Amino acid sequence: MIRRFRGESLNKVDAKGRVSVPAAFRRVIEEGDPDFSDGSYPNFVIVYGGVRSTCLEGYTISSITKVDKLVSKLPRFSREREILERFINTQSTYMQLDETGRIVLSNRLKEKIGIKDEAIFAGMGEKFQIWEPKNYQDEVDALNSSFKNLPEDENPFLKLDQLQD
Amino acid sequence: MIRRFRGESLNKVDAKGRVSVPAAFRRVIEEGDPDFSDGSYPNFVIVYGGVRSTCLEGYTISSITKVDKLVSKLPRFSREREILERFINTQSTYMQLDETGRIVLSNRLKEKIGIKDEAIFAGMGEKFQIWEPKNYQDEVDALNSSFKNLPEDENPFLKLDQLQD
DNA sequence: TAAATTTCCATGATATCCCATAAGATGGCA
DNA sequence: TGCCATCTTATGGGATATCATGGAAATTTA
Repeated sequence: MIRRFRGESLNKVDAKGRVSVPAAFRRVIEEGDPDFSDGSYPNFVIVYGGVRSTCLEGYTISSITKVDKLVSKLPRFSREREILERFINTQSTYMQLDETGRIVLSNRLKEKIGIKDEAIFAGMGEKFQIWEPKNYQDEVDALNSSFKNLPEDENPFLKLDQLQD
Repeated sequence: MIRRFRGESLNKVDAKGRVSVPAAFRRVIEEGDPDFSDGSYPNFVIVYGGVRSTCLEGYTISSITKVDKLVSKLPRFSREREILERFINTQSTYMQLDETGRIVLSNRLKEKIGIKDEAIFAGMGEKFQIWEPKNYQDEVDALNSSFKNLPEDENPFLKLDQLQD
C-alpha cells in the first residue's frame, strides 16, 4: 500500500517555531524518502509560494521528485520552465524531521501564512497543508458554500467516475 | 537523493564584495563537485552572460558539465554553437567557496547585475541565481501577474501533467 | 609601496541537538 | 474484563553547534 496524507491535526507552535508533525504524516514522509532508514531522520519539502500563499504545502521527496522530473523535460532556458522553477524550487525548502518528529518553522514561513502559536495540518493525499487555524476555517467554509452552489452536473463527486483510468 | 537548489536568501555584500552563499546551497555545491572532499573548498561556476543579464547564475561542476556536453553536440563551426559557447564558456568563471562559505563578487560582476550591498540567492533546481533585491522583486511580481493573466489552458502547472513520464 | 586580495580570527543570532515529562494509546495478562 | 506496564506522541527547557557577518593581519599584485 502506498500510504497517503489523511486527516487533520491542530498542533502547538512554540517560541522557537517548533511544531510536531502528526505521527500519521511522519509515516508517509518516511516512506516517501528514498534515503530514509531507521536511525536517520526523513527529509521532505515545503513549498510556500504559488498563487495560494495562504498555506504551506508539504511534499514527500519522491512526490516532489516526480514534479522536478516533469519540469526538467521543458527546454532548459524556456520561460515556462523558469516560471515553474521559480514556484517549485525557489519558493520551497527542504525540511528534516527531528528526533521527536518536529520541524522548525522559520519566522519567514510563519509570517507567510500568519501563524502565531498554533497550526493546522491537513492531509491532502499526495501532499499536506499547514494553515493558520482561523484561515483554515475560512477556507473550509468557503469550500462548503461554493460546493453547495454548484449545479448538479458540475458536482466533482459525480464527475469522478467519468474519468478513465 | 540528488539535492537541488531550493529556497531564497537575502545576504549582505560587504565592502570587499564578500557574500555568504546560503548554507543549504553549499551542500548542493559540495555534492556537485567531483573533486570535493572534506577539508577542501568546493568549486562551482558562475555564468554572467546569457539571455538574461539581470542576474548571475551559479552551476555546480557536474551540472555545468551536463550543459557543456549538450553544447558539444552542436556542429563544431555552427553559429548556434558559437553563440552558446560565448555565453556559457566565455562569460563565466570558476568560483571557490572559502572557509566560511563565502565568495567574492568582483566589481565587474556586481556592476553586471547592479548589486550594491545586498544580494538575493534564489534556488532554481539545477542552478541558482543571484539578484539585486529590487530587480528580483520586480521579476517575481512580473511572474506572478503574468501567471494570473494566463488562460486556464496555458497554466504551466496544469500543463505539467500533460507531459509524458 | 599603495592598493587590492586573501587568510585568519571574533561574535551575535539563529538553528540544532539532547534530555525531560505528561497524557494518551496500546497490549498483555490474570 | 479490569488493571497495570509499556510505548508513542506532543510538548517544553537548556546546552551546543552552525551560520552570516565584521574586522584585522598577512599576502599578493600592480
